[in-house]
Amino acid sequence: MAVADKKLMRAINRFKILHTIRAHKLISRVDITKSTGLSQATVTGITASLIDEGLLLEKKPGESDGGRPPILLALNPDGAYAVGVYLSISQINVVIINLEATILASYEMPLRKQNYAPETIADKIVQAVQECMWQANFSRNEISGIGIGLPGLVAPHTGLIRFLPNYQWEKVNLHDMVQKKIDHPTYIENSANSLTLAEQWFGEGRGVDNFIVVTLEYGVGMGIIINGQLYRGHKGTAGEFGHTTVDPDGPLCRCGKKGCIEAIVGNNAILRKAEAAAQKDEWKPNNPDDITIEEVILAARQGAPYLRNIFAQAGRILGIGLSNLIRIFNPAKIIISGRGVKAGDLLFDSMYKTIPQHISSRTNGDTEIVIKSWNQNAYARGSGTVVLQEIYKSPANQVVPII
Amino acid sequence: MAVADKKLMRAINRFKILHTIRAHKLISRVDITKSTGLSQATVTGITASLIDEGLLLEKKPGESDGGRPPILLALNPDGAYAVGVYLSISQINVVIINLEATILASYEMPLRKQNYAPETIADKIVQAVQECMWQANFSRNEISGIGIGLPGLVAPHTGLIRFLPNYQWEKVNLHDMVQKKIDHPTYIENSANSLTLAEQWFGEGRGVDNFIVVTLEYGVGMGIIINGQLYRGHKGTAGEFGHTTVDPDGPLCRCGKKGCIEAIVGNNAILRKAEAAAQKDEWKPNNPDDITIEEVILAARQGAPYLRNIFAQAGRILGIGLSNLIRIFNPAKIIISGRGVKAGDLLFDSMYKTIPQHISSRTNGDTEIVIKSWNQNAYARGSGTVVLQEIYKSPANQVVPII
DNA sequence: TTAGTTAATTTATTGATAAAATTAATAGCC
DNA sequence: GGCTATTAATTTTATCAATAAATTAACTAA
Repeated sequence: MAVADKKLMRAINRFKILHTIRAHKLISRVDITKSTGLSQATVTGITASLIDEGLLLEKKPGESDGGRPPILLALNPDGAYAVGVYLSISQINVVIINLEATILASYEMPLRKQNYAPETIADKIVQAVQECMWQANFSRNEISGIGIGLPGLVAPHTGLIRFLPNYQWEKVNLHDMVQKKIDHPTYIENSANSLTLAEQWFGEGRGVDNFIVVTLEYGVGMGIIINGQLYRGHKGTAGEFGHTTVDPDGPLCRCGKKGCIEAIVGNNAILRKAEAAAQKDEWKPNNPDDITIEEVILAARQGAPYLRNIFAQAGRILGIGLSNLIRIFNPAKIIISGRGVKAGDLLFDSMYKTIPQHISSRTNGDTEIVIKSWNQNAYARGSGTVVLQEIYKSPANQVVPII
Repeated sequence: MAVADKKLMRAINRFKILHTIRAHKLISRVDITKSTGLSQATVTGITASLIDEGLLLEKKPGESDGGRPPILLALNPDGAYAVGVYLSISQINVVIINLEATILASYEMPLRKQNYAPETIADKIVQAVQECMWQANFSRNEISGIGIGLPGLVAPHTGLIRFLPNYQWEKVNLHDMVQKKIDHPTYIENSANSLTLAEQWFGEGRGVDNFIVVTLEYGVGMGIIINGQLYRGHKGTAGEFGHTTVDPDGPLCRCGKKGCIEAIVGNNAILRKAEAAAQKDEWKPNNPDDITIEEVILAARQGAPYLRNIFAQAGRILGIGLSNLIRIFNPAKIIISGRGVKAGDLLFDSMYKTIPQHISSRTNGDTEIVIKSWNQNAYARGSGTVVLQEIYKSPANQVVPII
């Protein structure tokens, strides 16, 4: 439990100023005082040390209103760099990002789908990071840290992987393995959470205090921002949206129970249904033994009614799930992301139709739903923002007063 | 977010100290320094002003360990008093509580079930408060404020009632009406939220950072504590657990959609099913035109299998709903409260049986479920804690009511 | 050129904490 | 009893980050 002292005051106000500058892109010191409520002296002092740290730049003066023209301040995109890593079942994605989370370089290492040992994966991650940095001509000291994201349960604070379904790992300390090998600050986080942080800092979540990110992948994940903070839950397993039940008599999920959202909406579920449809000659895949979600989407777009129906049904269930989230969280926004958004209207038409039927427009009608276009490197970039966050450092986490 | 200045520092540390003392009941200043991390000087200073304000008492010295014996500190239960009001469809409950939320006096004003106008209710509330204070011999200045709780949507900050189903009120400013009439600091809050605050401060939620309160009434409500803070949502409508869908083909809810938890678990739903059962001669109610939930529970306990099944089914759906909450929030605790807990095993046997089937014990098995015994005045007491909360937060004389 | 205006910095003051020193009150031992 | 060691609480001092007020800087416009 942290006490409130001068350090905390400084951290909070520093954060406020950074936050304000990022929101405005270009802003003068006076306008920061107006926006934050801090005194001019404090703003001068804190911006001075931020400039000193290299995080801030003085840009050209703004327009004079009949007095001394304001000096406009902006973030220095090159004030720091971070490496982001995303570990999926089929590849390791690495990106290098700057302070604004712009991707400067990327590298992809394919993995054969097999049950790798943690040490092997740690080696491969280090190798991939070094390769990416070599190609982009970055040296170790230019990088503030390495963030690793993966679709599994990561314990808060300790960074222990409690469970990683892809490799059936339990209680694996990948963080320590990688940090030891690479000897540089390393962070680890659930990939839905890191994607959520990226949205909060640099995406649709900027300036939004309460929002939710839903990821459509083989499974269905979720990240939660509440009162401006990422919510992880008591033991770090919050956000298992994919395994909430929307229909107790629904299809069997790979988790063993019936009617999970994931069992209907997840790409895995859709692929399996598409496989079954192919066997019934409802459509013709290129290679019946290795159907991809992209291929199914294309076939559905081209008119295969059976496939279209799979997506429509998934969209309906997704809509019910989102309605439940709206009822429970009353979020300002829900951001839908992940590879599954490629399905587009196939999925979202029925989703959009379902939601109003399951919420009360009087009390829940103001949640905005945003569908993000999918990006290959989105997760790796999210992992990188976990590192950037440490630089920006939200002190809000320390202010929570109740023990 | 307010700026961080010395006032905020003081407020945070003051709050921390008060919390520590309440958690320990009796504690010395040194032990407060150990528990909070604050310096001895700071603890001496803050406790001195708390004693000055009348919130703290020096108790008898503790045991010496070979040195100066510690002076044990405790909250002064009589440091402040608050009035709590609960407005339901059939009555107004009023309590007077002390700083430890002990009920010192209570008063109940029955209401005929009819659509009262807001001004009428405001008058009745004032009347009931004054009657209760008269009976218990309390004067106006002894009371820090009046908290009003009601089962409706209350907008944060403004205190406007956005919707109150019982009376079909929309956009009613009951807070201002009462405050004007009574000319004393007044607060208004959703009753599930105020009950949740009471649990956090004085009940099962003490020291728990992430927990949920589920209320079983005619409807099914919910309060959420996340990172130690009450979560209200973007527009204050978070926590509509009762209207989340667990079965898209389930029975019709009074809200107009199918498969809401409330439509199966709510006392209203159970009563209606029991009515139908009575018509089918499955059991014999005392007065078929006015069946109470207590009567149905008794009949089920005495063996009416049809009724038992209604509860068992409700318990199963409740279990699925709670599993979903566990999946989404990973809370340390779920506290079940409200008049509906009177059903006891009838409801909870099947609930307890269902939950493990719908969560993963590996990742979600550590949520503790607590069933509170129901108390007539629990909601009114909760409303009172809303007032106490303001005292704990800021010096007693600076209680800032909702504007 | 100068008055007026707005921006940013400098200086003085305040008030919160921590660190260090001091005082207070006991137990244990001779 | 009187001394020492020990623990608790307070007082004193130092530090630091905030605000407030005054000053300096850099412009516009008359």
